[in-house]
Amino acid sequence: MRRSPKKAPAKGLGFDAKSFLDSAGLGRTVTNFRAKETVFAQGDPATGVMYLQEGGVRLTVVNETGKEAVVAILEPGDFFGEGCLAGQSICMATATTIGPTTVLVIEKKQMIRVLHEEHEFSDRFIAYMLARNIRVEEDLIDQMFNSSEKRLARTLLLLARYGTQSEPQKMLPKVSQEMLAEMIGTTRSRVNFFMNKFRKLGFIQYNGGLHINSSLLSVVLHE
Amino acid sequence: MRRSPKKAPAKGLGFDAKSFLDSAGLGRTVTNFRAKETVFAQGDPATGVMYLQEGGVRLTVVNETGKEAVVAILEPGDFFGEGCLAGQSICMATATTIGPTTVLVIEKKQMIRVLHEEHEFSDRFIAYMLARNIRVEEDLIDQMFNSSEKRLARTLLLLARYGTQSEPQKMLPKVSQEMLAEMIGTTRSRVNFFMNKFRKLGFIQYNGGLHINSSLLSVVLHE
DNA sequence: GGGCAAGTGTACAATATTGGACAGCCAGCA
DNA sequence: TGCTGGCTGTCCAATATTGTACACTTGCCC
Repeated sequence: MRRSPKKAPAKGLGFDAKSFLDSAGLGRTVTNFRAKETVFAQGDPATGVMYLQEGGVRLTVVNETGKEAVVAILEPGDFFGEGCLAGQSICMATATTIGPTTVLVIEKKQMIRVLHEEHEFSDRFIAYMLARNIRVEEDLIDQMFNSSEKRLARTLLLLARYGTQSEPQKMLPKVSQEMLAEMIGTTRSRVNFFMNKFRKLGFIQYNGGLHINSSLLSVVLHE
Repeated sequence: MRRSPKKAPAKGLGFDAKSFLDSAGLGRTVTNFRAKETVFAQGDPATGVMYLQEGGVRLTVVNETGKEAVVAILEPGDFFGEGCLAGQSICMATATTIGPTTVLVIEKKQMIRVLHEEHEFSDRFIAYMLARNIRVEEDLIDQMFNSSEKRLARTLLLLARYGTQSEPQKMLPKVSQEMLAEMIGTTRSRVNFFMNKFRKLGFIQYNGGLHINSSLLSVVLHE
């Protein structure tokens, strides 16, 4: 697979959302963020759709008691904030950058126009929504069927596959046990308990960075 | 709001998917089902997208151990089986009719063509995907944050709102505790326990059919 | 009426999970 | 150097949840 020499490619194989939006020159902005900045916060007015060009974004939600949950981890090529298209007037989640990140902000009105006028763009958006839906449903099913041990195993496996084919064995980005707990929907104690268990069984190691033995760990999922 | 005299209206206010598909005359079929029939089963080859015209459909998933979970309850105007557009070659869930049901089956190729050619249709499909995504995310968050007691309360409240504005106080369709357990992701014992608790507290009654006092029950959600 | 199937009310022991608390490790920094 | 904040390793009691069992009701069919 071909790779751009300078930046991580969007999932869409060379798809460039900006080119579809340039013609109007209005209602779209490219914004750069450093790591751990907030793109939008839960409760903010929802103004437009974001297209993640470079970097990474984490979507989180807090409940009344202040407990936090990670809803999604987004890669280049993903959209977010698309709820406004369905009439949501405020953001249901907080979007935080993971590393240095470039986001294309598309105003709602403009988004609707481009969805109509550009087939390639609307195909891509539909494809994204379909894929995202599948992922969220999988997460829901995982949550309904599986114990926290299995959910942790699944999450680690998904993280290991993060950069998929391109860089199969790269070291995982630093993820704290606290963060894992929020992704899985459990407590840090529990995550710690299972991380140690997995380590003792040789499913994972961590000297400095986290390493995952996918084939061993995936056994956990199947009982 | 205007209502068709004979049949339940699709959510899209008079939207008629069939009219967009008639021009070709190929790759679309209307199929009628009686109650509790299987539209497709988990593992079947995924051939096309379904559009629910009349009736109701329940999507369920079973895991290796045979445990079942309800992923969605669909109303007229909903699409399902759309995973094939994202490249899923087999059905990830089983679709079962709840009552007498009419389904429009749209072949994948035709679906893609119509998405391109008919703006109103693709708008509607996108709107559906957005709405569905929001709902599944809400379910996921509910599952991550809330105890089974709250999840049961939420599910009952959603059921009570089922026919929304049209028929606000109609009796709920028969739902067994077993079914509730599958929707919530817990055991029947637990559902039974909380149903009795809610009944003792006057949040629900069931003499024959189930009645829900939404304003009382919703207190459970907020602690 | 008898039998059956489905759904309900209850109970209980075995686990799983939560929610703290506390100490130790380590990197960055004044 | 010594402090500090962010993580991790460990423990534990209080709850929540599972899984299973058994008796009882009800509607339906023969």
